[in-house]
Amino acid sequence: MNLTQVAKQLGVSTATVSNAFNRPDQLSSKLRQRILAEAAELGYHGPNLAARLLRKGESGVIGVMLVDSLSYSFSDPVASQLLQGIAEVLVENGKQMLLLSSALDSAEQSSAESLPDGFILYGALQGNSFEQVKRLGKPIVKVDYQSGSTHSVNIDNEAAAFAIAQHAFKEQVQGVAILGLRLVDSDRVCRLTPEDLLTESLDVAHSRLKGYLRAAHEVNIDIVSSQIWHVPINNSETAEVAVREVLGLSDIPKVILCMSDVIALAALRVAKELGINVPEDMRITGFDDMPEASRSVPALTTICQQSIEKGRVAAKLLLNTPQGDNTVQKIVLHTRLVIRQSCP
Amino acid sequence: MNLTQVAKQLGVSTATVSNAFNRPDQLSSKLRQRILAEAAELGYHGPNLAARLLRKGESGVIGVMLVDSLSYSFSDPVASQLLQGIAEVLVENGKQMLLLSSALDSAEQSSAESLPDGFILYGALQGNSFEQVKRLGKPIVKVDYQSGSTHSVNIDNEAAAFAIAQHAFKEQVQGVAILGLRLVDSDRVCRLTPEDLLTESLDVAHSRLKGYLRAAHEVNIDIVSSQIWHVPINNSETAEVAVREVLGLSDIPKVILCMSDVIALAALRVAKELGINVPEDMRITGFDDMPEASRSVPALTTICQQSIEKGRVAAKLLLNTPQGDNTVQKIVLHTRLVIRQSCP
DNA sequence: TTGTACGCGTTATCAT
DNA sequence: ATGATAACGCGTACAA
Repeated sequence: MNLTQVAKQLGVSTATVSNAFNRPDQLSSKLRQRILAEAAELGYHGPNLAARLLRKGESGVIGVMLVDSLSYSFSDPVASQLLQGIAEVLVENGKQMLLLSSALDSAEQSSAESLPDGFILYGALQGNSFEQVKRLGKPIVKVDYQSGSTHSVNIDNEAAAFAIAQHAFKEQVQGVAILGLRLVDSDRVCRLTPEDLLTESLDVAHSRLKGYLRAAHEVNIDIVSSQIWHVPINNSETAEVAVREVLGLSDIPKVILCMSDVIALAALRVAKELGINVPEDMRITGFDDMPEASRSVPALTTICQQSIEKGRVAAKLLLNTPQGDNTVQKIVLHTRLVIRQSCP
Repeated sequence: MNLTQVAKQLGVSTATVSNAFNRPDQLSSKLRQRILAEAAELGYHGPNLAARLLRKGESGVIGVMLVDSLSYSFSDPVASQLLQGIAEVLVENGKQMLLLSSALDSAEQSSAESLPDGFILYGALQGNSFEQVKRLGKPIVKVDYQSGSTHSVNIDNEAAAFAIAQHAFKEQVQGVAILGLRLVDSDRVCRLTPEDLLTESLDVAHSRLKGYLRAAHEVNIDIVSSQIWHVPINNSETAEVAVREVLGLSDIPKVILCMSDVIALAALRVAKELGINVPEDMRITGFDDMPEASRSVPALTTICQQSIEKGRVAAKLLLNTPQGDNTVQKIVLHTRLVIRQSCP
């Protein structure tokens, strides 16, 4: 069933049927009602998207491209919250959501890239994915990654990390461990090497590390690379491996700064298991403020980064950007230090 | 940049360029290499999806239609896991994922429905959403809802609920409460009325309720409607409201059967807060076996329903179904009673 | 191995 | 208020 068929059946022109669906003001409402009703009767539920897109160059679909595999993103609470915020705004505006994985074969994905009216890019896209998308000339909003000439929505990771570390360092500190998320390019839990500290990078993990280190420096705490762990994946299992390594040291740290709540919650669990009292014997901080953080015992001191709101803001920004707009907006969302029992 | 332009620039025909992308065997690999390289050079990243779809009637996109709002689905752990499994298989097969919300305006969504090559439907779709999708004649797989003539992937909710209730009733029981998920059509926490128990329904919640009641009946426990609560949304906040209502009774139950882990975990937290010992004073069971269930203290006795696997199976089933296939497969996945400390 | 020409379903423009 | 028609970009049968 297509528009032409419907027109033929009803004895009107295709233009009229099209208008019945898209431009109600172009025909009498009586005819419109009749067309809509009879079309439904015939099993025609509206214009074909492909044809409409071909003609109009607009699909009503927004592409959300995730650096990590889609599958992983659904399991990561921060990514899930971001998607939640994005979905909320898109649905409100009658847009559909196409999920793209930058991990996909570039041949496979390139064709799908032509579909969306605009893109939200999450994380630091590797390789040429970004260039490919950019070349389409459609509006783009980047989330959690600074970049040249596109809109972006970020938080100030360095400042937030500084704030929480400064808070953690208020009391006397005898040993510090940092559990970093994706600091180096390895899929295993490992400590950093001195060289790893030299790399300048704009990504989330390095910005947070910089904030931690600056806070340490301010109170004359020396943190060397062997006190910093790399956690490759933000899930409980991987985090636990890292935490056990840290808490298995002969000299366990008094403060653990974690770059995500998932890691911090793992630390809380393992500490409890080993009979280490938090916060008396060890203070633990997280990052993100995911829902679980306030429900753990002890509740987690962390940085609230409003991931849902970040998604909403990104989606709104995208929808408010017309095709040929050249202005660039760089939005930096507020973060908030949330002090709870794990590091009072 | 389009195929025609590229052809003109390279001095070859459009057919040749098209073949370079779609049918490598139709031209010399040398020419193909040149075309691919130069096309990329010109900023052409492959055939336009809309045009290709219009021509071929195939988009490489799979539509996933969720009963609840998209936004809610991302926050629900079970839905997230399902999506995770679906995404995994789709990406493996080079398919893109279009998220559709059945809550969307039917006018808005109808156009998007023409895009996907097939659909995965999650939950009991209300109204005519299902009919609309079905009429497109594209392959459909339903998840978590029994239905007539389409493929489906389910678990045996009645049997699983029976199994866990039977286990919970092994020890002497003096009081039982059931915390049900979406048993009636209300967006408030409330108890059921006697009439509510009369409605026969195939949906997930009622199947589970039936299983619970059958197990109770077998050991001569009487459960009346006032012992059954309706929880409208599967999140911690709502669950907590219901749990507080239950635990605020003068005569608190000895067994709480929860239709989701989210609810059960809330029960665990509130019980701890009120100084009720689990499992000594009260036994609590969940449903789903989400990751958090094994990490809570005490760990949760629950039904493992392998949501991720369910997603994988659904996606594979869909991808293996050719367009005009008339056979119907009804897959029922195994569930497993996982006995942990909350109800040993 | 390569080129030509038509049609996929829709919408915008113009004419009636 | 409604109808006729030319694109939109591509894939493929068929001709060369």
